[in-house]
Amino acid sequence: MTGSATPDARSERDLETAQRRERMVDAAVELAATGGYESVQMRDVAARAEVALGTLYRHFPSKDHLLLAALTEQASALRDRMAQRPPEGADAAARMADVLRRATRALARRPDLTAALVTALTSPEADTAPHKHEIETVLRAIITTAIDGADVADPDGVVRTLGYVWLAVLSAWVGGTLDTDQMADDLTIAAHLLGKSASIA
Amino acid sequence: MTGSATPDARSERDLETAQRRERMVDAAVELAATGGYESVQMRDVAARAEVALGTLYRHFPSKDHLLLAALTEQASALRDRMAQRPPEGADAAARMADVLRRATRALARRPDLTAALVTALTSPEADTAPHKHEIETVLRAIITTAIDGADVADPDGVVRTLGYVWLAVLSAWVGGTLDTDQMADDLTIAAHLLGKSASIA
DNA sequence: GCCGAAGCAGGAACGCGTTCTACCCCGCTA
DNA sequence: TAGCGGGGTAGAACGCGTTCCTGCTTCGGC
Repeated sequence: MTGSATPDARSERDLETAQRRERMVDAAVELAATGGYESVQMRDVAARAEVALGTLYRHFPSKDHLLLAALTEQASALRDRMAQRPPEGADAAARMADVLRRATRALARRPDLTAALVTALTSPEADTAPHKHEIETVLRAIITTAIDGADVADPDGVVRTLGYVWLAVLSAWVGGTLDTDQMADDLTIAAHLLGKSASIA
Repeated sequence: MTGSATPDARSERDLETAQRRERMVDAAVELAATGGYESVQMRDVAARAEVALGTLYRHFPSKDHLLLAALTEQASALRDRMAQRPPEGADAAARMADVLRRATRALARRPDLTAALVTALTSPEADTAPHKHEIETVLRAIITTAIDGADVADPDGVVRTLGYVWLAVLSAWVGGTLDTDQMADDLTIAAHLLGKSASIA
């Protein structure tokens, strides 16, 4: 009775590594929430997740990969939360502004966490490109909910453009060149300009 | 004959430090042009400029400050070069697209240098905010030349928004999520959407 | 039962941005 | 004339991301 040969010994091991991985991401989020990007130190993440530093690097080849994994989770959660309540507004422009305002308010509620994750998103490491694409897709999906159904010309162009603005504004906010109100204002302006354009063409 | 007490001994010293400073920025640009951000190593910059590491840090409190100083020069030069020839195009949208296409083509001609400078621009260090503002002002001035004279509603909003898109697209290009053609395409789309919007309102 | 592979722990080592120490040279002022 | 402060040189030292090494345990195949 070599108990180790149970039918799902493999899945049990997989479960443990999945739990380890989750602990690492959670530890990164907790550290990021108190102090931002520079508070996420790989030795601390490993210690808090109770794994060795080498294990952390086995799962995430860099600090930015780790934070992007966290951001992927956060962005998906944000998208799902946003989907709970449909955007309000008479036209596409107003609805886009509403969606961005709500999403940004949610992000601004945990400034250090958001700053850390956005920092990772705008870091130039080329080998994180696929992860960034995935995240941008999620963010664009959030915007898309605002024009779904409305008859706009080139909805994809509008969504892409507004997505860029969102990223740049978040980046400026993280960098300290924009405060929360200016961020909201600039997003509203952009949403209205693009919405106006699209609904007319 | 204590010749050192010449009338302009002070200005002579100032000249030397100005020359030193210029050597440091030039060294940074040269290193950035071959290998990008990570090739700009502070010890190498100091060695190439023939100053001590401490001197480099006396003038520029961080690597990003140094690169932003370089970017300020480059951006001003780009603006002046762009001003030589007025943008072509029938309406504001076409002229904005033209200006961005030309500017981006110029930047793409020295990809490693541009990547290094844009990396510094999007780095989150809060104490570089004033320099970033200055640079954004220059970039916005480049866009402004395209709508100067045209009657657009909210020209400032259009310029700010398009400036954000430009930054985000450059950042994505540096990060490897966009190639040069996609960058040009997305800028053209954004310029037309925003130009259309503005000329109608 | 034995072996090689894979995953992990623990921790040293390396690279580069940044800081600190010690010293020098010069023009200024008491 | 002595001392002081600013800016410079040379180089060690520190912090943190990243890599590497050594040893241990478990598992699937022989």
